[in-house]
Amino acid sequence: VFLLRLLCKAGCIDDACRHVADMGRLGYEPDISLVTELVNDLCKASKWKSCHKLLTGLYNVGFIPSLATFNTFFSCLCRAGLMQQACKLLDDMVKLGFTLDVYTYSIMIHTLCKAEKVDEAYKLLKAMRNRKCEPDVVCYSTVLHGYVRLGKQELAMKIMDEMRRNNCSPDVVTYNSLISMFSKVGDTTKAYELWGQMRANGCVPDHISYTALVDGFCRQNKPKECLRLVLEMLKKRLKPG
RNA sequence: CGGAUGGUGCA
Repeated sequence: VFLLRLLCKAGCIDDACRHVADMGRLGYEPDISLVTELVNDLCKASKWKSCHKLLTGLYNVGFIPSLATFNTFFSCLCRAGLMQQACKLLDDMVKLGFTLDVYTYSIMIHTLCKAEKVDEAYKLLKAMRNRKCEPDVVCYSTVLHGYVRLGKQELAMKIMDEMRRNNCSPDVVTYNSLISMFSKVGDTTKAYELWGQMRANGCVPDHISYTALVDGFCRQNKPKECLRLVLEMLKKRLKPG
């Protein structure tokens, strides 16, 4: 397994792939995480067919990869815009008896948002609860950011309220989306207000938070604020963009 | 015992 991991890291994906397939044929159970990483690497190289071959090959010798493996493949297909393949995979997953988890849903939500079908994404979010899969902070933040990209500030803030009502605390990514939204439209007051809320809720601003806020002050021509923030950033050893 | 999959900024 260690050797195979090295092969992957060294960029010899195809070799690693062959060896895993061989192991399967010889009756050894391949390491699940390794297979998942392999799937990820194959997809990044756009080798969809190799990926599919690997999985079906393993399946044919009786090894069924984990849900994480399928989620990885699913995510890659969605990102590549290969929706017909992605749907088919989803279908297979269900047929294999997997119960879609919060990761699977977040991938679907993200895909819908990217296609600007944010309302549909929101519907899916609500549907999750009926399917006994509680949306987490990532699902909410994804939809929220979908609205941000469409310039729908009120709806984005609504999602924020909704997640709070459902006992899901916004995290640094959630706040970053909102801060950048207000910064872009020049509302540094609201951006800064959220900045305060973020810290009050125990979230530590990261380099993205700072960049988003600085960007807002820059657009407003407020160099002193910018400077202050950048210095603060350096003190915390965060890299400015 | 670790190890795998989802969301955010500027350019």
